[in-house]
Amino acid sequence: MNYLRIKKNREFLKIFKRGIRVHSPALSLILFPSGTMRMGIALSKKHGKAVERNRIKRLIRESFNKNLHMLQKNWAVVVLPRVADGYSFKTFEKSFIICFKKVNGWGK
RNA sequence: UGAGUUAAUCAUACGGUCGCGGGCCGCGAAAGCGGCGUGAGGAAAGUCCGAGCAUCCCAGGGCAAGGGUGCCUGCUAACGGCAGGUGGAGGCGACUUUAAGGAAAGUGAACAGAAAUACACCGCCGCGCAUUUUUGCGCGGUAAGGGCGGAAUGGCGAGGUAAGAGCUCACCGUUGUUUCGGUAACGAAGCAAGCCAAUUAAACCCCACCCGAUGCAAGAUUGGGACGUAUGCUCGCUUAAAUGCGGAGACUGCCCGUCUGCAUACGUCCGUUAAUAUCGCUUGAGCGCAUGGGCGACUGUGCGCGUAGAUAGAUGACCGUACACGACAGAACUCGGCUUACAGAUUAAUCUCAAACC
RNA sequence: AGGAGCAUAGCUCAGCAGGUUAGAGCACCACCCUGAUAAGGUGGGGGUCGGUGGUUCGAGUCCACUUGCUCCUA
Repeated sequence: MNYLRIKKNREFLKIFKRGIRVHSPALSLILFPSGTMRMGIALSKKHGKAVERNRIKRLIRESFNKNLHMLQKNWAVVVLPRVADGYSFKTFEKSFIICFKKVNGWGK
């Protein structure tokens, strides 16, 4: 299963404006219908210094890639992690599973 | 044994499964697939300096302004960095630390205080007058004492004096000078002056030396280019005409000097579409070892090594083992420094101090 | 990533070539005025000048480091 990255600021703004939001304990998703599977991550300085932000991106990419097969449709997804004291792979994975179940639910 | 000082190194390690960015090789028309190997730091950080590199009508000379540096000698591509030394400060010591030019070029310096380079408030002393005495008033001397203050006529002792005072003398300090040592900063010794010239320059300032601006979001390639015409910038005179002169503009300001079109639209000819692109983009004042020179920073020679290049931005997830249970922290054009953050671990000193023992 | 700035009372801002006590407006409190409120008048409280260190007799001001925030450059 492959996906493309969302890179242009224009695309991010479009998804922020018109996308559908799904929430879970560790992160929120904004989804928008798309022809190909695409994903982008939005982080701010509030999440920590450069080392911490890089680590969050790695954890999200890893857990997203691992659980991507659950989605039945192609979406453009923007991932918004919540600001917390610590971040771990397990909490992100759990939150992705919760979100993907919700998405598949209202797909039917 | 305890407490220190200085210098240096490392920055969890190993194995398995899955995954990511470059590179090379193979297969493939391509998309892609497979294999091999490689992939963050001592500070990658702050952006405080110095360079390379790039662009800017290439920046040339003089004066001015602005900014920076400031003991000496070296090192370096260069530096505001480093090394070695000098003076000051701190420590019993090993050692550490230091923006350290000039106050006899000039200006300024609140409040307090009589006075801030100086003018006597209290006090001390002398003289005159008054007064029985005590004492009071006036004139003068005096910087030893009190008081004010961050700072009060160099400090301390002796002589001296009416009382005092470098007024005189010894010692110390200061300044000047001579000799010696040192490349020099400076040091040592001698002689002289008798203190004139307080402090403050991270206050203005003066002196010496240095500095073009902007930064890879620089910039290059292509997104069209060449020629002609018109209009605008663009002001005056002149001319068919940016033709010529002046003005104007650019080179931070002025003088000299140099340079002068640019933009837009239309027409003709040549060329052909990708901008989320390609290059810049990583081999460089490189790193390690040996050896020669130098107290050292550093450097000559020889041998060896091949060392990230991303672009919403690559190092992660899970499992196992070990222990001291893992700090600060992520390359973004590249180097040399400085500064700041940081759990700890290890090593080296004919290093220092204290205690005990021999 | 590169570059430029700002920080002073609850809020918005002054503050000189370093000097005695850091000001102004709004807001707050008390009183006056009114039958009562607003407006107006009088008086008052509130500041380790973002932090640490240095220079100086003395630092909001000068210097160094540091923290937070803002803006510009595709």
